Amino acid sequence: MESYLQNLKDNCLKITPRRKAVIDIFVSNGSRMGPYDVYGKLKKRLSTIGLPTVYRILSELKDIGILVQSISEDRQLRYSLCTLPDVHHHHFTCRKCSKIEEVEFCNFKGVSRFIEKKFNAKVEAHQVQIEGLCSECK
Amino acid sequence: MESYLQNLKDNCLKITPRRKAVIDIFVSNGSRMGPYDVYGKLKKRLSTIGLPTVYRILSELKDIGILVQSISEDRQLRYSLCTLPDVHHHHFTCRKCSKIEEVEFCNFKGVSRFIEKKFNAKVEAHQVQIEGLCSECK
DNA sequence: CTCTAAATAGAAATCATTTCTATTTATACT
DNA sequence: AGTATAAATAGAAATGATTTCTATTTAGAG
Ligand SMILES: [Mn+2]
Ligand SMILES: [Mn+2]
Ligand SMILES: [Zn+2]
Ligand SMILES: [Zn+2]
Repeated sequence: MESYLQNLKDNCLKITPRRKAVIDIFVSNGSRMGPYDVYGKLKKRLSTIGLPTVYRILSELKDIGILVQSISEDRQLRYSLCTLPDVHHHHFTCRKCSKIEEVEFCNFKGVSRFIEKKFNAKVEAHQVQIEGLCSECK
Repeated sequence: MESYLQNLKDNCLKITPRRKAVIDIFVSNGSRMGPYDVYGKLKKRLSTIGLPTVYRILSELKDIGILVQSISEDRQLRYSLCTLPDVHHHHFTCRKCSKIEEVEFCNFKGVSRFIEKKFNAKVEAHQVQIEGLCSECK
């Protein structure tokens, strides 16, 4: 938790009750949540909290690498804690409980080479979404 | 083109000028387009065309495997022609011209095994978005 | 040609997300 | 500790992509 607050400071973002609460919700929950989910949990802790504030905080936490943003099946915003912001990796999401696991294994280079050779193209980025059932849910 | 129309018939969808025009736009263009892009092109060919009609046709063509749906950087709907609806494969999108290449190479099994072993989970699906520059644009 | 279910246009609704603005607050500096 | 100030926030409002609704038109079967 301390390192998250330091990250905020390093990025000139003030340490506010709302920001601390959002981080804490992700830390103690460990799953993938949308702005409205987070909003619901925040309302239980704080006297007042606006939905635009939640959207803004989530976006800021994404910008400084604390959260990763993804898009749900129904094309809405989702966020989850990312503990490896500087390492290339992907995320496995449980379809039942939305728990996230960080996947530090990536063998995309093979695909990349295939594409660059076959189409004479330049591969610049890849994004992988992996879904299934976690050990608890399967 | 004939096979696309047969596909419509096979799925009890009538062959209408609007549907033919949408298919033709994708066939003659070969890139990734959103509903509004398609709408713009349709307006040049047809006297009247409604945007909801475009959304509906694109969704239907996706359902019967003629198009694949994806989500753009700014979280909007995009569609592109898919000539391999029955084969597992991915798509490479050119960041400059939106051209799509079908990538029939997938080595995801390695990642899948890694996850299932490390997290004792069950991997059920994976989705890969590959971006870069095509041979023309690089 | 006639009939009927499917398709369409256009208007309206939906709803996640963003913008705006007045007020409050964290924090750097006395 | 007290003050100043830019940053953060609440709440209301706007936005805009997408969907729904409904009266009208049309494709295709018989
Ligand atoms: Mn991560
Ligand atoms: Mn394809
Ligand atoms: Zn990777
Ligand atoms: Zn694959």
